[in-house]
Amino acid sequence: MKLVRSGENRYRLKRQGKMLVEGLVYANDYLLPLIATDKSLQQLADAAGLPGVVGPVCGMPDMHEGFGLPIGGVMACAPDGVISAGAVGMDINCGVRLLVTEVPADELDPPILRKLINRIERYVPTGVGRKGRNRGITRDIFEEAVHIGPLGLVKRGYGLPADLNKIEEGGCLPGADLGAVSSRACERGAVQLGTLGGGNHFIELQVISELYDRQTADAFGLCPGALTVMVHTGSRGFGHQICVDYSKILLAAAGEYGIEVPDRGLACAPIDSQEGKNYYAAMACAVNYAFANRHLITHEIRKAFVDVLGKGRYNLGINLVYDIAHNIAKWEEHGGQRLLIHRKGATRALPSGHMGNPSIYRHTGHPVLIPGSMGTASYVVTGMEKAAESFFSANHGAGRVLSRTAAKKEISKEQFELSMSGTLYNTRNYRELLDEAPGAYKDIDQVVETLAAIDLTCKVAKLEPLAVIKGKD
DNA sequence: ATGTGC
Repeated sequence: MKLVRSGENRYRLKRQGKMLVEGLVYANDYLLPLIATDKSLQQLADAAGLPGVVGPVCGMPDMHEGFGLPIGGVMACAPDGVISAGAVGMDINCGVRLLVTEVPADELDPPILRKLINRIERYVPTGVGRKGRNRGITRDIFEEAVHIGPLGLVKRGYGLPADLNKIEEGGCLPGADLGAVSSRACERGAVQLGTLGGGNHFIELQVISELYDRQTADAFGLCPGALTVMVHTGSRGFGHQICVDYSKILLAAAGEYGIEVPDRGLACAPIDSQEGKNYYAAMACAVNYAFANRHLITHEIRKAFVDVLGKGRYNLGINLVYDIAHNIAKWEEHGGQRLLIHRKGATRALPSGHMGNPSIYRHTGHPVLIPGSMGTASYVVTGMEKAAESFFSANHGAGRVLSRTAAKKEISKEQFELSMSGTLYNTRNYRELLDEAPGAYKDIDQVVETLAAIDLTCKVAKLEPLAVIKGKD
C-alpha cells in the first residue's frame, strides 16, 4: 500500500483497486514506519470500497490492525450507504471517563494511594468474565440502562444530575431497542453491568502535571497538581456478544443485498435495510450500557474516596470532566451532509463553537480524553476547526506496537519495572500485566503531538499516572 | 476487547 506525503504529518492513501474514496493517514516520522508493519493500510483501503462510503477514510496516528476496520480508523457513510459491526468494534462504546477531585495529589503518599486502589477494587469487580456483585443491579435496571443510559441511574441515586451533561450524547444514543438483541447478549450483559473487565481496561489515579491551555483547563475544572481518576472500559460481554451476533447476520445480509465484502470483519448491510436497522438498534443498546457501566463505576469510586479520605480535611467534590466513546457509529452532520460516522479506536473531537458540543463546553469544545499506556501519561485535548477533514476525529490512545503474545515473550521484568516509573499497580505478579506494558505501545507523546502539531487538536492538560487498577485475567 | 473456540 502506497502512501503519498501530503504536508506535515499527513499522508494520502490514493485510490487503487476497488477503493471508491481516498484514505488519509496521520503520522510523524517516528510513527510512519510502525504503521506499515501490519495490515491496517489494507484494511483502510478495503473500507474505502464499501458502498456509500464518503471519503476520506481516516487513519489516526495510533492506528493498528483490527477486526475489519483498523483500530484508529474512521469511516463515514452516506444515508444510502452501509453500516458495519466490525467498523465499530468488538467492544461497543469502549470509552474513557475522567473525574477530577479537589484532592492535591502531592498530599497522598504511596500507602494512601495503595489504600485507595484497594478500596476501589473492593467495590468494582475487575477481570475478564467477572460478574457484578449483587449490589441491587436488577434486570429492570439493566433494561432501563440500555434504553436511556445513565439518566435512569441518576434518578435511582447513582451519580449526580450534573454528570449527565458531561457525557457524549448526554449518555443516551436514541433508537436503542432491546428487541434487536439476542437473549445470550442480555444474559451476559445483565450480570456484568458495573464491572471493569480486563485487557487494556483500567481505573487510574493520576496527577495533573502540566497545563498547555490554562483558560480551557479552567473551563474543564483542571487545576495543576489535582488528583484525577480515569476510567477506561466499555460494554463488556454485552457489546461483544452483539458484535459477534451481528457480524454473522450482516455477512449473510451483505450476500443478499449483493454487497461484495472484502473481509469478514467488514460485513455490512445497507443502513436502511432491516438488518442494518437492527444492528443500529442493538449497537445503541450497548452504547447506552457502556455509558451506564462507567457511570456505576464512578459511583463506586466516589464511595471508595469517602471511605478512605472522608474523615480527613479533604473536600471530596469529585466532578465528572467528560465521558467519551471511542468505538461507536452515530449520525452526525458534516459539511451539511448527514453521515453515519463509524469511529473505531477514534474519538470525536469537536472545536469550540460547534453545536454538537454539550452546552457547558460549547465555547471551548468538549474535552477529548486520550489515555496513554499503563505507566505513561494521558492527555486532555480539544478538537480544532481543521479536524473537519477527519470528520472531527482524533486518536483514542497510544496504539499497540507489539501483539499481546509478542509482549509477553519479548518484555523482560527489568524493562517492565523501568517503564512503569514508579506507578503502583494492583497485582503481585508483573507477568499478568506484560501484554499491557508500556513497551507494547507506541509513545503517547509522539501520537498526541502528531495531531497537535498540525492544529487538528489543541493540547489542554497532561496527566501522569500514580496508581493503576487493571483487570486480572 | 472477549465465559479469548466455526
